[in-house]
Amino acid sequence: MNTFPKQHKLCGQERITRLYKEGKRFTAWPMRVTWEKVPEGQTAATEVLVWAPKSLFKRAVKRNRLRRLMREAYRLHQDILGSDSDSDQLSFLIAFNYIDKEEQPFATIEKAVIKALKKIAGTGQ
RNA sequence: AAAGUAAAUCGGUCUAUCGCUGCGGAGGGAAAGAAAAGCACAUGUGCUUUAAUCUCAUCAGCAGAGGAAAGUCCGGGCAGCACAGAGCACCGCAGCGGUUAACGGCCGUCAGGCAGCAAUGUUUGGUCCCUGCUACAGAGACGAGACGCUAUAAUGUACAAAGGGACGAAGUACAAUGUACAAAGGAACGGAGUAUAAAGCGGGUGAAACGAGCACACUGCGGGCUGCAAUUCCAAGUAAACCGAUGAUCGAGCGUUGCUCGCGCAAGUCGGAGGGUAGGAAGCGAGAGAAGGACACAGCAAUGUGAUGUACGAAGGACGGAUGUACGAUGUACGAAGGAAUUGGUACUCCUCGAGAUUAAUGAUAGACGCUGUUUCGGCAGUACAGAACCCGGCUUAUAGAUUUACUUUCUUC
RNA sequence: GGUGCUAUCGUCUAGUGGCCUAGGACAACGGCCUCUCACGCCGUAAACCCCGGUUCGAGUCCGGGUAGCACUA
Repeated sequence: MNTFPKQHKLCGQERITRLYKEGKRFTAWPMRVTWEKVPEGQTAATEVLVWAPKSLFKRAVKRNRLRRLMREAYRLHQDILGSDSDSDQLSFLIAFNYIDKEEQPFATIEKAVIKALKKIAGTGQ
């Protein structure tokens, strides 16, 4: 099932700071992706962070919509990283930052998320 | 019918698939200890059950952004800190009356300016006693009347100058006196467009000319400060800071007298206590110090909740010529219970409404409908402004489109 | 989320309601100087964030909007 409960959300000031400081980074237009592999042995779920900057989108309505689109795209295609039933699956911390100045439709964002997840899955293994 | 003005209301709906947050419920699971009950035996242990706690790849169910949630411009609640009372300073408000928990809001109304044919909109409005300000122009800018002219004791400056100690010369300092100017004074005199003792009137300058306007001045009223990232609690942990013990032997640090001893401090070691930050919880929403309505209710009594109520009518009423307008004491009717005041605990009905997240949910995709415009009647285009963050009352700003009521102007028909 | 502040030539800034037709420095442009450049000298152009109000008069005072900055765990 493609769910996205609260446990899969990346929280905590220290962990977010560490991810942006030490994580690997690439661009999948219209987003920038920062990610990090969780060390072996810690059997935590993959956690994801999503945001759109206030400096590019002044109105809260647009920021909310972009955030929801990105989150929905990840929810539909999180199978690429491996299903939950796998016992020896790999876990990641991932952050999606929207960087384009225009509001893109869902299809564009969905394609970009698929491309990014495939890249992470390929590099992680 | 068209155009306009004001007030009020609404501001999308449905289906399919997948998903998020909260709530209580059902079901399953978990480990250790505590409580109650029961059973067994050596009065303590073991076992079982109950409710409670925690949890879930479970199950259906219910609820889930706004009229402005925005700006943070006012006011209040709530929280912490400060605080005897009064005054000063500082800040805010300002026709008049009313309304309110409170307000800079709202309602009614008066006067002036501006826009409009009008309905109407918009904007300004305490006072000048004290302290000050009013550039340029103008005789004069807030206690001021120029200007001309005349006489004069004394004063200052400039120029001229008799004189100016020794035997003499030059003539310095100084200087009677005279002239001019300045400032001061106004006893007498003169003129100004008219008039004339002055005041006043008129012309000119100027936004404003003894008339005033303004605020930094005065008067009245109000204001303690900071804000939910306030504030409170929980578990874990301990810092060069705090407390207690120790600080032995040789040498060694600082202070107490230059030295020694002694005393104190201090390093180190052990123990205790203990924040802040990060994490979690409360505050936080089925509310009653803050939603609306119905008309009854609860209790042992006093009584309490509801009700600071609703309707009628009305003295008064800023203003106004008057009728009378916003509001409205007393009164009448309806209204559960009660009837001076105080007090302990308990109780506080029904209906409607019902977000409570926290790296921050309220969504995504596909289709259908509705509304507006256009149309070749198949379609095509558009469907706004915008997202809760402790909660309320206002204001301001942004808004596609739609509806209702009242009024104004113009036209047409009867 | 809450609180406070700022906006003047291209840049940095000055500016008691009237002497503001808004001053200064650097930069820009034109000329002079030089064999040429620089330095130097002379000159020119260039701004009160936007919309209303108060006042005889507003860059300044008041209200609303826009943009930017800082503080606060």
